[in-house]
Amino acid sequence: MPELPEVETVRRGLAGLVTGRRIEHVGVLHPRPVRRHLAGPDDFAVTLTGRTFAEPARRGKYLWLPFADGDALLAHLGMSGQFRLDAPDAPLAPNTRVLLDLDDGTQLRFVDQRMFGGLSLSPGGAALPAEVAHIGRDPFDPAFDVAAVGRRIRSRRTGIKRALLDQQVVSGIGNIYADEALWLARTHYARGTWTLSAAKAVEVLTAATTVMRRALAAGGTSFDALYVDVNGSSGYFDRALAVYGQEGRPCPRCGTAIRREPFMNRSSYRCPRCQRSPVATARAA
DNA sequence: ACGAGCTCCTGCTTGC
DNA sequence: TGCAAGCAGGAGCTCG
Repeated sequence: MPELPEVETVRRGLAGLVTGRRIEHVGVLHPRPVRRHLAGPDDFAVTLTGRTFAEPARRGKYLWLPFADGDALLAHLGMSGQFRLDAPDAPLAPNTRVLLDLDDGTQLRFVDQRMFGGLSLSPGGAALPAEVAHIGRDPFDPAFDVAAVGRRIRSRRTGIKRALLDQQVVSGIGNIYADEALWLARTHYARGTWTLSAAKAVEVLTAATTVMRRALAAGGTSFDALYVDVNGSSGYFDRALAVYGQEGRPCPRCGTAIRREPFMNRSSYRCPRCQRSPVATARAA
């Protein structure tokens, strides 16, 4: 599942491959991934053709490929989105949704099994697409203010994991890195945000930054074929996960068996010893 | 305004 | 064996 480190890995891959390239032809194989382009798939194809890519940018899990004319191709990988660069005559991977033929004879392909992600044209979005402006800065942003975000978290009446997953508070963190960060900071997912000290709030955010920086260095996390970089390679960070997906395995810190618990209709993984149930728990968290 | 829950999607895994 | 339910979950949306 692509979170910030995976999206940044993809961005870096695209930067070296599409920057300066002109789109010669666009093929939309499935309408859903371009659903946010309200004028429809045909218009999407026509309006992109002839444009030239500048260097790809990212905030949180959003990725966009600016055009030299000031617009941008906005992309979100959702749960299973991938960008692949292939020869036009290479066999299509399953679930290939959009094809962009580039002027150097390569073909940029958007592949997405579950189609939670998608592509759209963002008018004037080269610097920061309007569709992205509502989310908070991510921890890799030079202007990220950890103390200010910590204050905002403490002002809430919710559980810490919900706050970490709220992209308007801090972007880029998904279920995997939320669990890893909370383990690193020895904090239970349901701990009430208002009960955190200023230092603890910063500690949790710093932990999230740390685990994502490590994951980025490893080329991202992958459990299966759903996340790959532009060359089709998986990352290696799954070998370094302390708790996520590790139910029954020993906590790397104390050896206690990791527990999986239902949370937000999904799963949370924690060490029952390092991350004790909080005295103050957010209601329904 | 804020917090919480629902929904969209496909394909692999699990259970009867 | 076959079918259905369970599970994976980002983010826009609705509702209280």
